[in-house]
Amino acid sequence: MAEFEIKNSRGKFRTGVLKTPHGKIETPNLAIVATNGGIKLFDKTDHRKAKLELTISNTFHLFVNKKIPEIKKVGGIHKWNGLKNPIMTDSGGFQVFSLGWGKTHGTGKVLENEKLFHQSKEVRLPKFGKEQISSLTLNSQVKISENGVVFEYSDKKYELTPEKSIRLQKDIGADIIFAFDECTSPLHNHAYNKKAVERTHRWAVRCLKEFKRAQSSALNAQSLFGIVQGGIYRDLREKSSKFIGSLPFGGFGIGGSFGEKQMREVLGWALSGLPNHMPRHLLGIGKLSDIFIGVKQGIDLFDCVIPTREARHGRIYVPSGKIDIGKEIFSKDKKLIDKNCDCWVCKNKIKRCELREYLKNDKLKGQKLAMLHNIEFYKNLFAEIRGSAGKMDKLEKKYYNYLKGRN
RNA sequence: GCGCAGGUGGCGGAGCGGUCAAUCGCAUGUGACUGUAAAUCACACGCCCUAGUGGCUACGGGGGUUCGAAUCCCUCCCUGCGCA
Repeated sequence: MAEFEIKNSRGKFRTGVLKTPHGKIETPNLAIVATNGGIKLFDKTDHRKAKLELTISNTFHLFVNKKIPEIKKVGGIHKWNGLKNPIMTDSGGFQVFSLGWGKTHGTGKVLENEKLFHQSKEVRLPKFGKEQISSLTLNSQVKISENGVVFEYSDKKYELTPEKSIRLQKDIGADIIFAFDECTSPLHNHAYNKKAVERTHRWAVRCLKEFKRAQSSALNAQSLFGIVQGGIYRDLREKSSKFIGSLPFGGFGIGGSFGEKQMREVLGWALSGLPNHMPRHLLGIGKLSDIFIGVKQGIDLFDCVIPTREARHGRIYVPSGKIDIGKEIFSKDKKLIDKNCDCWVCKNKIKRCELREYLKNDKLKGQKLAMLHNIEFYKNLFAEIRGSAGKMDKLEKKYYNYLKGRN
């Protein structure tokens, strides 16, 4: 099991080191998303250039893409993808939401404007009329039952149960794996969340049982993290935190949905029952404003698609704010993307106008460069956060535009 | 000079009598992206405004036919290819 050592703390903020079979992770830190094993579009050389500290891959996608037998055969994901950094795998629990209620509700996991919604039987419906609701059709691709989840994906059916997810994650062999849970929609009401969180708790027990059963010696070092759910509801979050926190997991994830404005208090509830000395991972969160809230609440790990996805979409991160490099004003901008940045792109003096040009006319190359830069931006941000020892005001000034939701 | 083929919004390129301010693509603009349905998506893109089944000006210029023309006819100008 991954050993976690807290080095410094200040209030709830802490820095630490998480030891894994593939090296130490300095915390707080963020896992770059590598769904299918590697970062989208990256080849071996790109991965090397990125100097990754931690990545997270996805059990569901590796499963449906039939990669797991290959991975198992060669002896685990590190041998299969050639990465040297610690790797986590998500259990597939997020796809229960993103391919299910996420599609039905047409929303992501973090809801922007809480006030637009009111309570109803199962979901908190948008206030602007029932016509809209009828469009909440049955285009969900998942069926959730006590036993597990059946996904209808590319015209085929795939089943994940807690046991199956754990078995697959053992086959994949990442350093840190997650319990199979149900991520609910931010539009789900208390009643639905109660039902879901209780089921997730039963699944957590089943995951642990399967994890302990026939643990192969080679994979003994794998660490299983449990996941706290409960939506935006205080009683559910606290109960979930207490229950999941009482189980012998190697660490804990905070999952599920939030309203943008409730991040701080929901996190407080979700962390309230967890043992302090264990690592806490805030699943899927990665806006700077949320990261700052998270580390102040005592989150050690994050993962998020933002650095890579937004890079591919032409949004480049620099301390003064995001820049949409595709905009015409950058066509003549001969400045470096960020003169203080240590990424491969900036070190090779690739200018903003050049990056823009690649993104327009040599898209793949441009997207790779943009990703290299954004990954470095996040790596550097977390290094600064660790270096701050919890005194965040300087950083909050530096990243003012992000924290004020500007740009 | 003759013979073809053409001239449409910032560009490319549809439309070939009415439902056309004009399909579509590009460019541009604005916005989105939070355990990757995302190398993506949405909206705008002639001018005016009280922003609408609103007004105005428009498919090289001019004239004509018609209830009605980007679409048909005449004429002029321009471009490409072929022939002299």
